[in-house]
Amino acid sequence: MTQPSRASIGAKRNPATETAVLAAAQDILAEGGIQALTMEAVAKRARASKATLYRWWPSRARLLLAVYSASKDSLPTPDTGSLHGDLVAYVGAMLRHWSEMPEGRVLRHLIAEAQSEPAVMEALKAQRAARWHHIRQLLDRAAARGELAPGLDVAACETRIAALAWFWLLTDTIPTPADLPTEIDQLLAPVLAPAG
Amino acid sequence: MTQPSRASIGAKRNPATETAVLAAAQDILAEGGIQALTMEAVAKRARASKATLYRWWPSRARLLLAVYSASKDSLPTPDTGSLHGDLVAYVGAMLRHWSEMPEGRVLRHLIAEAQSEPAVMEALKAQRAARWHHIRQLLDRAAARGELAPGLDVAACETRIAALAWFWLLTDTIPTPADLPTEIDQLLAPVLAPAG
Amino acid sequence: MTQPSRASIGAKRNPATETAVLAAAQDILAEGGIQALTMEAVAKRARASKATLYRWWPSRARLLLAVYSASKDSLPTPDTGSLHGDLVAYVGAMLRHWSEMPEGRVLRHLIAEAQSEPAVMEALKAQRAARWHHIRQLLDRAAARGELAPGLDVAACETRIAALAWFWLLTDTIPTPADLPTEIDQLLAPVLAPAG
Amino acid sequence: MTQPSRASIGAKRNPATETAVLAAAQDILAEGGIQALTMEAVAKRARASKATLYRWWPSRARLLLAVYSASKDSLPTPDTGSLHGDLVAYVGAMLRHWSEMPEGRVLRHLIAEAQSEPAVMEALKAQRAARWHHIRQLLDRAAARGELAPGLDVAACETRIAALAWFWLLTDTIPTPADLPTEIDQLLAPVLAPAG
DNA sequence: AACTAATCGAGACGGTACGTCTAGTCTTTCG
DNA sequence: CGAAAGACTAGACGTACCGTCTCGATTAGTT
Repeated sequence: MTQPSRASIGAKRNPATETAVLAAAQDILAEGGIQALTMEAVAKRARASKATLYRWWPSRARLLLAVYSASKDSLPTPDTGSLHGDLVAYVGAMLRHWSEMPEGRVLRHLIAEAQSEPAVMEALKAQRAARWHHIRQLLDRAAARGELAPGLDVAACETRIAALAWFWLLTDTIPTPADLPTEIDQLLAPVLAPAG
Repeated sequence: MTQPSRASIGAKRNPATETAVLAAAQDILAEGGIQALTMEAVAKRARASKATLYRWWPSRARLLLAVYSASKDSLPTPDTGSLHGDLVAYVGAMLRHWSEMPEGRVLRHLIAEAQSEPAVMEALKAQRAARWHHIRQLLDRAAARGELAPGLDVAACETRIAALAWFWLLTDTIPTPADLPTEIDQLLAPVLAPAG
Repeated sequence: MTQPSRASIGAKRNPATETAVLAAAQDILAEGGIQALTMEAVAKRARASKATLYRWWPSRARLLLAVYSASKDSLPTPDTGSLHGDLVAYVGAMLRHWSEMPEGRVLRHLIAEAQSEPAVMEALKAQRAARWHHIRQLLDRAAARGELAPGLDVAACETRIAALAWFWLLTDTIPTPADLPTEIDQLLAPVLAPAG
Repeated sequence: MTQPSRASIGAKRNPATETAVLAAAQDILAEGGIQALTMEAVAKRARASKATLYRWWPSRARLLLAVYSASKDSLPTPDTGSLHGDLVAYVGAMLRHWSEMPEGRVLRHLIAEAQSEPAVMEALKAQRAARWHHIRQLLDRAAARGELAPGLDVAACETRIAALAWFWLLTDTIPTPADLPTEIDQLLAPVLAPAG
């Protein structure tokens, strides 16, 4: 057989199709960036039909989301003994991931497309919850060590870190690995002078 | 003449055209949202030709940016006597602006389109610099009052606030006016326990 | 069971399927016209699978043909005593059939689709032979009565009548019952002046 | 210039576009037959955009019609001295045209598509009126010669001839040039025996 | 009683064309 | 000479059918 045809396997979803489509999408992303990732191009590359694409990923945004979700994030959460060190390690790995892989661009577009598609917004939120969970672990470890200020709202603190990372991503101002420790320093530093 | 035709005024730019185009764009935004704002629609509504549009705003993103920039920001910077009070007032006004006007949506899309168009990214940065300047004023006033922790990096602190606001905007989690004081509280609270 | 599923009845054709398919096709024709009659729609309506459809009616045209053939033609061939009267009665009944039932539209499309599918062309010819046979009977009766011109080619004459009927059908100029006698008159009238 | 781009020539229809589209359509017809003539293929071949195609030819049928109309019919109407001879010459030329050029197939499909599109039906009728006009001339000449039967309805007679030609076309039974004189003979022969 | 063979409903699949939409470019004509 | 008008290329969009396929269930004959 000259063409490795991937026909129907009966009245049920062919997992090979999903694999092929996501792989094609990732390849296109890596080669031509996000604006090259059209449904048409993915279909062609994956040797899938547009009908199949739209059956399982009803919009471009949903496909983008699937691609983003499929990107495994094996980010480390090493125990360096201090919150500062842990954050430098973890956030640094994440920023590197965003900078060097297409995932950063995808995320940025997902954020935009989430506006028009509530489903994407929802999915993005779920994604975020799963992914930022690691930060909570770092904070919990710091609390166990007695590093945290008494009465600190851990959730708000988590948001503070996430927000900064997003801001860096979205404004194209991701700090270099060398600068990151200073940035984390500033993030953890108190704003107000101690009362009294 | 039944139609107030806006012909050429000679060999120079007609300022009425710019006004008409921006007004048309804003109307369309208000009526049909961001995806209704096509170059074609704006040209038609403004009774301008597409050529004229493209002469002055070379891409859709640039037009969006112009619309966003044209939105007057008469945000107040009242002196409430404390950084906390000032931030609640100022950030609250900004969030209300984002929530209730089309500007919020426009900004979100601009962020996305800035990726593909460096010019937009640049312009967005300039915009940000001009707008967030007010926060710097609040921080400076607080410093004069002796509120701030010694050695605080004011720029980093400003970023911290801006980042949080963007995050709220982009994740559709803008806090209600009632919740805002608590959020600002958390933002200003120290993370780490005082070294002792 | 709420749905009276029409499963296989073993290693032979299930006659209920044919019935259901043809009924569904006729219903769709009546409701949505000829362009609504897609294989997909018929399969869905008949609760038959597309595979089953294609097994027995290998193309849309063949299905159309089956629908057309299934329409009983109980056209009368009364003996009115003259060829003119017989033709008015018979052709009139046929034209009424074409005008008032979906069959007229089906036939028109069959004619078109016959071009691409020789099988349909063939089947249509057979159909025609069977159906126009009645005209031959009328002509034979007329011959027995001595009505016909000596040396007349009956087959050519039959074609002449059929051609005119098709032409009326295809150009949407089917004469009204009131006009038909005149038309038949014209059809039978000699073109050339008698020689000599 | 490597690409002979055919841009707009201002706010009016570019005749080069129409030419290119019709030429492309004719080429496709000649090469791949009628089912190869898709709007997509024509657009691609003519280097025209689909938008332009649909602007001027709102449907495939309209495009087909334009192609058919564009085919000049320089059919001769020689004066052979008898109606029979004239018809053999004229109808023979027309049948040859239908047999040897793609026009025959196009006409067959136009007839079919005219059913769904009244506009095409109308246009086809106009086309027919213009084209069959020649037959009227032949009949008029015959009348002047005193060939025709007194009281003959010339319009009905014309229809009779046209109907037969269409029938031959549509049933794939176009007579050979050798057989045509006999067929015309039959067409002109009286059906009924002379009264008396 | 097990096995074979064919039928059936279901629906996924690769394709292809549809008709619509938007972006951005271009030329003519008018004032 | 600028502006309006609008035709033009390019190509993505999402939809609809096409005709083929595999699955799993079903049942009539055969062994």
